Amino acid sequence: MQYWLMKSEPDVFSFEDLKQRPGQREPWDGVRNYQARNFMRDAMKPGDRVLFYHSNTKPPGVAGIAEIASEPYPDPTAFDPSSKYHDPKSDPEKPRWILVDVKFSADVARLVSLDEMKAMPELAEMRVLQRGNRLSITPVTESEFQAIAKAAGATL
DNA sequence: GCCAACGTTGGC
DNA sequence: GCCAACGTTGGC
Repeated sequence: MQYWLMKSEPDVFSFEDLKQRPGQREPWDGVRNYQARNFMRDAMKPGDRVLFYHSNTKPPGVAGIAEIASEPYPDPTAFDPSSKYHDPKSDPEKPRWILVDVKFSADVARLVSLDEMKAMPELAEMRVLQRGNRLSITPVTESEFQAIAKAAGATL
C-alpha cells in the first residue's frame, strides 16, 4: 500500500463532490504534467490511500481521504475538442495522458490547513511543503499520511 | 541541444 | 492580482 497527495482546486472538483458519490469512481482527469502522469501510470495501485488536497482556496489544505479505484487508462478529455483539457497531440492510438479513478475513502473531522502542515515536525520532509513544489501529485510516506489523518480526525 | 519566451501553478 | 518557481515550446 502506498500513499499519495493529490491536489485539486475545489471550484473545479472538491472532496465534497467526491463524498457525495460514495463508492462511485471519479476520473482524475486534466493532469498535463509528465511527472504526475507517471505516478498515475506507473506507481499507483487500487486501494492506495490519497490525501485529497484543496489548492487555490482559503485556506489550502487536506480536505479528506480518497482511494485509488482503478488501473491506469487514457484520459478521455485529451481527445475531446470541447474539453478545456483537450490536447491535439494526444493520439488515441498512442495516448499521451493517463489517469486513474479515485473514490471516497474516509471523512475527516476538519481540514488540515497548509499552515498547520508546515508547523508539524513530522512533515518537515514532505514534498508538497518544499519550496517551489508545484507537482499536483506527490508520494507521501506512511508516517506523513498517518500524521495528517490523525490531525484531521479521519475516520479510517 | 541550447535557451529565451511564454504559460501555468498556487501561495500570498 | 501579484509574482516566484518551474515546465514547455520552438527557433536556431
